[in-house]
Amino acid sequence: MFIKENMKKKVMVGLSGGVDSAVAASLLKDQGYEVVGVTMCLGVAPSPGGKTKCCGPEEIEDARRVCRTIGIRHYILDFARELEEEIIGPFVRDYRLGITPNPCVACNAQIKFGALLEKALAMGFDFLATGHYAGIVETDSGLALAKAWDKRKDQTYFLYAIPQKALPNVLFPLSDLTKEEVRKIAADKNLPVSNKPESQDICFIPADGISSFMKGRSNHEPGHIVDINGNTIGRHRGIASYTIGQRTGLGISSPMPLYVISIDAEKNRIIAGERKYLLAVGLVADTLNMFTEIPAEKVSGKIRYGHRPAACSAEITGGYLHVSFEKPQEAITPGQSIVLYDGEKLIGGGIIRFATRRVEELPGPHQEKSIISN
RNA sequence: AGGGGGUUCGUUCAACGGCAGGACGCUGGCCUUUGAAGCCAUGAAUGUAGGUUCGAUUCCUACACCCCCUG
Repeated sequence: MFIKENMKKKVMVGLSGGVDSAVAASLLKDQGYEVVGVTMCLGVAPSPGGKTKCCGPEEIEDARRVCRTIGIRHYILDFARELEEEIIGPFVRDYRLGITPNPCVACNAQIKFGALLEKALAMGFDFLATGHYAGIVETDSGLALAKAWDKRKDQTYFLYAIPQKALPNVLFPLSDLTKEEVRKIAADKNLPVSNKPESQDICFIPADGISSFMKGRSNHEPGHIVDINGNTIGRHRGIASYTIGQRTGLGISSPMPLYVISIDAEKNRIIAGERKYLLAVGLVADTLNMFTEIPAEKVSGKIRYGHRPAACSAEITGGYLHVSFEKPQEAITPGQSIVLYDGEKLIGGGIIRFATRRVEELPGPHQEKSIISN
């Protein structure tokens, strides 16, 4: 009664235990696909203090109940080793270098749409689907990601690094739905997770925070917080507790709020200053993943999840992506990703290595080097 | 040791003798598949002992502590 073609197509749906993936699975079932739910076991032990936010036992149980309600089979696949080696290892390493990684970007590229997709294909599935809010469109250079219909929920920022060759085998059933519609579908279908709260933090970081997570894995030495002239104005609890642009947690009172301007891993210190010092006009990124050519005219660039894309121009030279913004942007942070969009279409992106500033924007008399290179 | 200035939330700065207020920090909430940012909100102080006054953070006295100048 539905699309006959789909009857034969097998889809593996990644189920996190949340509403979105549950609805995705349900929709695919309705569309006539042969659907199997899969939850990744990432080997993340619940911390003594709090529970793990996803990938934990409760989440697996929720996913199982969803599958029972929809009437599909549910598997659990173990990716603990991959997570540890490909995501957590680099994550810890980045923090030691004083940069702020985005493990979700890496996880999507290497685990979900890397190892998991590979496994799905090997098991005879035609597609891997997830509950991401993202679209896939046809372009002159092949399939590319595109923003979801619900701009508020669009998650393409986290997905830009997935390989283009994966796209023919990927489905995003929620691409044209709003969050409200998804909630409603979940409620109409009596999915057991329809009222589950939003928001998940980094899945392998336990509830008691990143500082305690890093404690066992990295040198977590306290050090000085200095102003842009190098004067000590406070102490920090270890570089891994800070990111550029951060205001909370410095514990320093001053006439104006202070922000983390730069992180100097070599000297184990944090440079803090007023908000205006967060501005930079451009950036250089590497580890690129491009779907299409960069148009000559203006595009928009997103510096950070939650950042409003800003008008910029971009070009790739020598393997590096150079981006310059029309207006200076705040808190361009090494380790975070720059993602370029041409309207709705995702052009590609990369990992920010450093921000570039005009000479007259340099804050202190002798901090140029550390601030530029951060 | 002598002279001068000062002491108010955690920090910093206000308050004609009339309910002690702001900023920053801290804490909580909203937002959010990266600890950002932003927005909203709560809490929190007159150094000690006397005096004048209807009423003292404010005026007076003593003490304690801090800062500056001078041997």
